Amino acid sequence: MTPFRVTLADVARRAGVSRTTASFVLSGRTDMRISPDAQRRVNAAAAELGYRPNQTARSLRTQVTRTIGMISDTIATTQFAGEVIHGALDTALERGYLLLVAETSGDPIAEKKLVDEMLDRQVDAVVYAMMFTKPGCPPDALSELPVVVLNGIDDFDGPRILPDELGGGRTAARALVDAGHHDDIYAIGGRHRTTDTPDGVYAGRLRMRGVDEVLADAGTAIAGSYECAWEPEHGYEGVASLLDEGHRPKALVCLNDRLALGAYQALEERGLRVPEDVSVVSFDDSDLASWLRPTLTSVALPHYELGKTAVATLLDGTSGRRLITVPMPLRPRDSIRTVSA
Amino acid sequence: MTPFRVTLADVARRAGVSRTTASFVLSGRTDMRISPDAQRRVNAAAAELGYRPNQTARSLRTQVTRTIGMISDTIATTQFAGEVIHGALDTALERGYLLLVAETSGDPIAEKKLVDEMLDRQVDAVVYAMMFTKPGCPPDALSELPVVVLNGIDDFDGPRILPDELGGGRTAARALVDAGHHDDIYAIGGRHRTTDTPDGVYAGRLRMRGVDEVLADAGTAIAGSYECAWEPEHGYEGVASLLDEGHRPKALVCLNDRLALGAYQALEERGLRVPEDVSVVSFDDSDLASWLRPTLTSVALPHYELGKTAVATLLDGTSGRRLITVPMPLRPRDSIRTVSA
DNA sequence: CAGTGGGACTAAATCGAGTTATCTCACCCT
DNA sequence: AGGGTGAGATAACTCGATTTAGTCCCACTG
Repeated sequence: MTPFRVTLADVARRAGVSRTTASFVLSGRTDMRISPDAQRRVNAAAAELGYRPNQTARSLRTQVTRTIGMISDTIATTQFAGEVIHGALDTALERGYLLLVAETSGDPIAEKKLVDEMLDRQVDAVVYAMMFTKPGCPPDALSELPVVVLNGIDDFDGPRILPDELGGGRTAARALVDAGHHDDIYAIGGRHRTTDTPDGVYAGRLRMRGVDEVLADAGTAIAGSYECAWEPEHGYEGVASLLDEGHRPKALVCLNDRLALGAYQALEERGLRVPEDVSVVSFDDSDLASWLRPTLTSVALPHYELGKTAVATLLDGTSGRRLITVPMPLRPRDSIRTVSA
Repeated sequence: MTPFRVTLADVARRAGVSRTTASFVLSGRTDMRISPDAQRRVNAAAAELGYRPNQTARSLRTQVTRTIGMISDTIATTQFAGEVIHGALDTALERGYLLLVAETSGDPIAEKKLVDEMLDRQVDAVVYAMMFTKPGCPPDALSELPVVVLNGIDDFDGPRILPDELGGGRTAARALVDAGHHDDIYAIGGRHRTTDTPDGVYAGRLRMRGVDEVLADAGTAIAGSYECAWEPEHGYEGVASLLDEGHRPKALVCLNDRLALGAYQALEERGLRVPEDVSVVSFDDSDLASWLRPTLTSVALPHYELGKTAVATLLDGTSGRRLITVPMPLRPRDSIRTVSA
């Protein structure tokens, strides 16, 4: 494969020293005294030959591979995974680490195979990621390794990284309040109560709590909340049925951008304009948000930052049971009207 | 890290044989004669101890890591990357390979660093992927390795994998023709001629050629093509300006789903219904296609298959300058009306 | 009875680093 | 001269596998 890769022995030979000496110089160990002259010769030889240490050999000896495993349930859906990987990779690469990326598709057998393959390759640590906040724990096989859990809401004896959904909810509501909205604010999607999730999903519960808090502080409250799953069709149905029932919303809090897409469709159909008639604020800041007309003000899921934080947490070696939340910033666009007092 | 991982020596000791014998049995080599009894003992010992070979040690000796590097320019955008990685990973894992995934962000310095890190880890092969069809070649440093290029249109001395855009164009047009459409068929987006790409992009040229061929066969032709970039706003502008100029399209070929989103917006604004007044067919089959109302018939980019094919091509060792095209299947939905003859 | 030929294993080298223990000087001191 | 010291370098071991090159024993042969 790599027919003529330069080895440490080559460098040593060219510098006229032993492999040991070359190793000491190149790994910058100061506890062994090497003459300045020898150091210069070794460094020169390494540079001339373009020497790079064979990481495989080094790993065998040191038990460190400078490789992190990234296991997720799904990497396909939305841009979530892409940005998470991006953030994780940037942070890893900065420190000379690479990422073994894999997904389980939610299949425990696939997961076992995959975890075994990673352990065989001696990954130094693992990011165990879920593509949206939900229950889930890393398998026992990983218990000997540093692991952070991304987006997992189950208890876990190590660092867990989550978007600050509560703060995000507050941010969304504050965007409306700051624009002068007070009454007739409706929520579309709500906590995501379905037959599978009677209490709502984690993100739904916290976002709604944040919204409620801020509205309460402003001396008002949600005028109504349409509870449904979070796909475009449900946003459409939700808004359509609100309007049919005679409600006249001035502002909508859509619990994600796909719901907002559906909401736009329903509003358009009834001749209501965004934001002149109805302001809309949403969550996720997916690509959709900038594609809609008018563009959609959305509270971003900090995908990139989540990935970054996950890897940084692993590499900084700070372990222990901890919850790290990452802020969800507002991306202001054109879907909120400023209401004159 | 892994305090008590079982080693080959442990297995050999328990089976009462030498490491050599254990190695022969476990790697299933028949050229060395091992008694059935010894074989049974070794296999039993390995099973009892849960032995798994240390891939790092094995790699050092054999120069094979069973790890493939996947380098792309961008993994963040759209679901492209996710599905490509998914397909690549499934195929890799089937054969006991894993994927080192990384992206360059188009930055040659990041690319160099990344390629070096991969070479240091002795990846067996590399998938060099571009997230949409465009020029680009793998760096020289990879020349000693098996490499396939995904989505690259530049010449390259090895396998190249591309979606069958020409066939895709034909498929889109045939969907309209088969539904009874004949006249007043317009293209939105066209070849994607912009100041950067005066001749249009690869996908645009081939898709349009496919469309033209099928319409010609059907004894007709495109009534007009609006040339623009391929974002939603351009789709909106394109359709809006066609209508303003007095055109009355019966069907639109949108060169991707985002353009179709814009087209929907413009049609809706003018009170034109999809598909009653205007049929729409599109390309990419992104998530958008199923979110729109009505759902959008689209010719899919075979992301998963592209990833699968890339890895399969690498692992089957079939090299040499070749072009492999992957079919783009039609995903029929509700945006095409059947026109009665 | 020495010689030969396989069957069934194993000792030792190897991959390319990192690490420990040792060795060789030159120099100083008494 | 002999002994201690320490700077500067190296031989040899280690990581956990694979692989080469033998070894040992026994049956069989001429």
